[in-house]
Amino acid sequence: MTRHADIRQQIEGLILSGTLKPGDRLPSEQELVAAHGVARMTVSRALADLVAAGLVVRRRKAGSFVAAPPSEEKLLGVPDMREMLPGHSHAVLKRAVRVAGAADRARIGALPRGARVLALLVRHDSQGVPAAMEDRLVSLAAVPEAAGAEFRDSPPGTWLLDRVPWTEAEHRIRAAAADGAVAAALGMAAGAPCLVMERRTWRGDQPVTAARITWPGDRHEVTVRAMRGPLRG
Amino acid sequence: MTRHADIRQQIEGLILSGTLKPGDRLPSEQELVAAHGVARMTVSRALADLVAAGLVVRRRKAGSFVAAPPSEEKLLGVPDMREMLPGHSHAVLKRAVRVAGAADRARIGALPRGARVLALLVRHDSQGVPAAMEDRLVSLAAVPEAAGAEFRDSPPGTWLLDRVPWTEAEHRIRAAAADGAVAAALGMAAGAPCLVMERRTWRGDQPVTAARITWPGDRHEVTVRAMRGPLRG
DNA sequence: AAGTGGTCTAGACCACGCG
DNA sequence: GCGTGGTCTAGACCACTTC
Repeated sequence: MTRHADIRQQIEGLILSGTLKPGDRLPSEQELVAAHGVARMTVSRALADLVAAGLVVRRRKAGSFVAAPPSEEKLLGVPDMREMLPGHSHAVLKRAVRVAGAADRARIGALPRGARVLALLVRHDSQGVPAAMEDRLVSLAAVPEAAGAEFRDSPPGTWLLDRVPWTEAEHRIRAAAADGAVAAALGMAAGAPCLVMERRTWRGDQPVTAARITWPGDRHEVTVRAMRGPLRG
Repeated sequence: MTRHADIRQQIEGLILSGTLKPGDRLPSEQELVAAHGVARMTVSRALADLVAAGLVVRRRKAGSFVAAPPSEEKLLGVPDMREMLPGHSHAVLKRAVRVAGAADRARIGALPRGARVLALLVRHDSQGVPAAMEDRLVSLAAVPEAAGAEFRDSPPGTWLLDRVPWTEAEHRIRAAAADGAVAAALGMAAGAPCLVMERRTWRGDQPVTAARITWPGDRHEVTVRAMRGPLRG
């Protein structure tokens, strides 16, 4: 393990474990130099790597800070609900806290024995017209404060993105025929094509949330962008 | 413009313009130091950035080389046809070279006046059973050698990935009802849900290819993964 | 004004791996 | 063996931004 990698890993651990939260200030380069007994370039390299990984932002004179979690949607090129749907509003139809069962574990991933999850069913509307259904699980082990959230102002996805630093996300996308309940809720014919997105998010090895979002397929599409080339755009 | 950024941009230009091809050797650090009149750390930083961007690989004693284009599918988490479909084979149904018309430009993007494109229609089979249809345009300005390719051994997507360094890719994914021709070719009922992926790829500002791939929605799904955290995994 | 990050220098030692 | 990259040092000057 090189020295810069070691320094970097220590800071990374503090961020991913939640000890350092978004916005918290890191020690200055000088303090890190003194603490680790290395040259300033070495500390600089460790911090530069953390910046490249998106975990830290640095401002002259102000210092280095834990970065706000980036928008998952932005990174993947999948627009936010509120950008995607003009005149967006949402309604929480069901809300329950329960001990995770086998079906929940299958969706969200491995959880500790007896772990509790928050289960949500949310309808997203565009200008008052139902536009998408969201069926979500949130691990209360990863996000305890979600138990008390009511998701009145922000839908659950946005609420989570503002609070939880995630490290890995997976989207599975498929086409399916609308089943009766969804078709009725979204005002489409049963059997019409739908786009179903299943999104799972982790922080380190720990599952955070799993969401299934169903869109009328002919009304919406999903865009995914990837780039090579200059670091950070 | 900082010195390391300047050095990096020069090398990047040689790679993206195709002057340096995958596998070509770059000057050694010492040669770059002499050529640019900077300290070795500065050259090192420029090369490290190129490595982080995936454009260069470095090996001790051997030198620095232009990286092979990464698998687009791997980066986006979309499996290759040949991994996705057990017993994969393919058939080129139509193959035409033409001057790009308005419809072609709308799909692939802005092309020079009079630019020619290769248009392909390919059926992908799994164990002899039709599994997906691919409708693709390739810009012959970006990939002149495609005009002579027959795509017997490799399907066009794989063939292109092995040859063209791309810098940006966009996938648009939607659900649609199968139209009559596609339904017939894939052996599904007309109106059944399909996953339609439109993929566009650029090298710098230059469009390279546009592909529309139609899958039976109930038989296949697409996975997209994203990661934060330690640079390079 | 002062502290911070951003960059650069001119050296150095080491580990790896090709010839 | 020896050229290469990988890392590190101990300084330095500068630009920016907040105080």
